[in-house]
Amino acid sequence: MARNWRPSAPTMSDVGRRAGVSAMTVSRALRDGGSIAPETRKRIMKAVEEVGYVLDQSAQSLVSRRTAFIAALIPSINNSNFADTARAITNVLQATGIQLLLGYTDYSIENEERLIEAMLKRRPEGMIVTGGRHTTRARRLLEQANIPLIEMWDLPLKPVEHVVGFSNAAAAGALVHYLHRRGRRKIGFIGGTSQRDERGAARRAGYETALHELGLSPPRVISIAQPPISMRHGAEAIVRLIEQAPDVEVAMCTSDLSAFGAIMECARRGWSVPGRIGIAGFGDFEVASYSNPRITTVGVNCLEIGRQAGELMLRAIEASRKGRVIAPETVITDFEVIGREST
Amino acid sequence: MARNWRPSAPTMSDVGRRAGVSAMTVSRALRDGGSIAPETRKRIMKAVEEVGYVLDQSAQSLVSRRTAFIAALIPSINNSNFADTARAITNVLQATGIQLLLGYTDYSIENEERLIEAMLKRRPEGMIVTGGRHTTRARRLLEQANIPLIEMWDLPLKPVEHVVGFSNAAAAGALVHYLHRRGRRKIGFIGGTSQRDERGAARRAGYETALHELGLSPPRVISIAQPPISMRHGAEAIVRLIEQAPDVEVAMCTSDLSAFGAIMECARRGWSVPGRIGIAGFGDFEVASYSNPRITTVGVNCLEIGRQAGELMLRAIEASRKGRVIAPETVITDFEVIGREST
DNA sequence: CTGTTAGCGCATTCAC
DNA sequence: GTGAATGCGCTAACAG
Repeated sequence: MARNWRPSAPTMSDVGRRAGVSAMTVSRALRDGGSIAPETRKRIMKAVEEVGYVLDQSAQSLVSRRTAFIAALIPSINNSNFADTARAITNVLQATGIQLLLGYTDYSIENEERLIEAMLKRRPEGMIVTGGRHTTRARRLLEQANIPLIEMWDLPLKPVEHVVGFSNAAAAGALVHYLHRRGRRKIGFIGGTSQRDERGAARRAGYETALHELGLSPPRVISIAQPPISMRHGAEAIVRLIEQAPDVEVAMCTSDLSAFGAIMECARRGWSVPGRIGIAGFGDFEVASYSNPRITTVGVNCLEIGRQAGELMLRAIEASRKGRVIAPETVITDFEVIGREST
Repeated sequence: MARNWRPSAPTMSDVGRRAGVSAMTVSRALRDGGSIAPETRKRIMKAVEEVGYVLDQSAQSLVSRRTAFIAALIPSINNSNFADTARAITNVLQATGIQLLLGYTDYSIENEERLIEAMLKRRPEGMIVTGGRHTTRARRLLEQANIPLIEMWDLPLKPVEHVVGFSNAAAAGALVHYLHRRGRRKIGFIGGTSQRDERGAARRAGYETALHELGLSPPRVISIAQPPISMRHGAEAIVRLIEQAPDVEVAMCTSDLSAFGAIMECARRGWSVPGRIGIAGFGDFEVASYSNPRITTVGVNCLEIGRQAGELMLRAIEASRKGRVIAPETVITDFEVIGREST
């Protein structure tokens, strides 16, 4: 018969009692290096198995002052490049015994502030946030926390500490230049108008700057709803763009997802892509290389951002554990225009 | 000039010293309900701001025996239905102050075992895992942990405790029956052969059972590589299927992603879908409703799984905090065949 | 309304 | 090779 109450987890004392030693000896046996009689250790390990003992890391952290985790905040876990970055961070951390505690802000800096505070209560040894826009209070919390901090996926003008990212504006600009080299002159833009989507806004700014540099026709922008950008948004926006600016030769989208939605909508309406209109995306999502036509996009090396952020964080934590601080670093990751069939 | 060392975080004593009270009074002021002179509280709050104090939850948990988080393990965070489920869990937890600590197993039960142990060290108040396949040791850890446990996304034969999910076999079977009603007789299957992908395997089993029930032609199955299932897999597999079984009328895929990859590959090769061959997916991913043609699939209500799991977990934790246990529950979520253009 | 004492589970330090 | 005392930051329980 099942118990109808839950006993609290066994402690080292419980294990020790069963093995006929003190809690201290159990503590030694469970870590490597301690000098323990092989026979004693064996007894202890047996007792550990029997009672199902699992170390209490809260207690351990309290005394060792190492929580062995870092926090990372990303706008969205779903259908986004950020998930890849998070995976890359996890992979770097794997061998070190440091865990990644993930939070998602849903593209809101108010949520971010709440999450930062919640995370800090758990005393992460470091923190990685997305972008450089934070509430005033969030920024203060981050500064006062006195743990290594990385802002990623962007190049903030006034970073809090470390940065791993790239210029979203430059990346979008590079795509404009690519399209220009391929003979396109009337280039539209879909998305990037929300205050909430810092990177989308930066891409649009880069688009406008590049148009200006090249002396091209004035911007034709279709706003779309709040992030996360979805396929639906692209499908709706392309129709509006064609209505409002039928002469546009190619549409740049803030995301491959909206680009894909736009392309499929065109197919449904019998508008050839890139014949009637070219469509480019951003992010090099999987859908961009399997869609038909394949989608011209900007590859942004999400995994590299994660890897670099992870490694930088490890160095910073290593220093921190020795009571030191490493100088703020800015690591710029590369991006690449990937020309494909859709333009 | 920046310090080149990191002072450790301030404690309640630090705040108290600054405000001219004891640590205990700070503790009271920071929680609501405590009877504190308004004047004192104001002084304390000011001191909190000044020193940038943030509560240490490890210490608080140690004494209150509430860590205020639950762990959830999913196979993959990227491009998967599981991320939606995780989001739904988070949403349910939102108001309660309980956080979700997410881990991803990369479809490996060995990774799952490692993660379970790592999570348990942090003393989650509950745990949600995906599926019913675990290593022997993982299962023992879960049982001995004595915290509420939910297995989701499947209906394990021998559940550890609670279950929130649906029968993947029945869902795949329902799709076979749908296709049969629409006059299809030669139905192939792509995927589901990996031991690692429990749910993929269940879907394939359901497919085979349904064929048998309906007295249809023998299974024609194309194996694809390890999960996570991707668009590439579908693109490769559809070519092999057409080569090996040119008479197949419709191909069922374990995932919308592979279905989409297959459809786009067909488009490239000039094979009409559904004219030359019909293609169905599984999961009702966004791509299924924006692809051209739109993809026939099985909608599986990921959000509902998360919502139910979250609510069940909250009830279990509430009981647990009172020292009680609720009886094991099995919540079966619905699925739905969604007929669209691709078949 | 506020302070003191004790102890959560563990590891550091010092005895033996 | 093992154990006892002490304290990490916090709060429950009791005093005043």
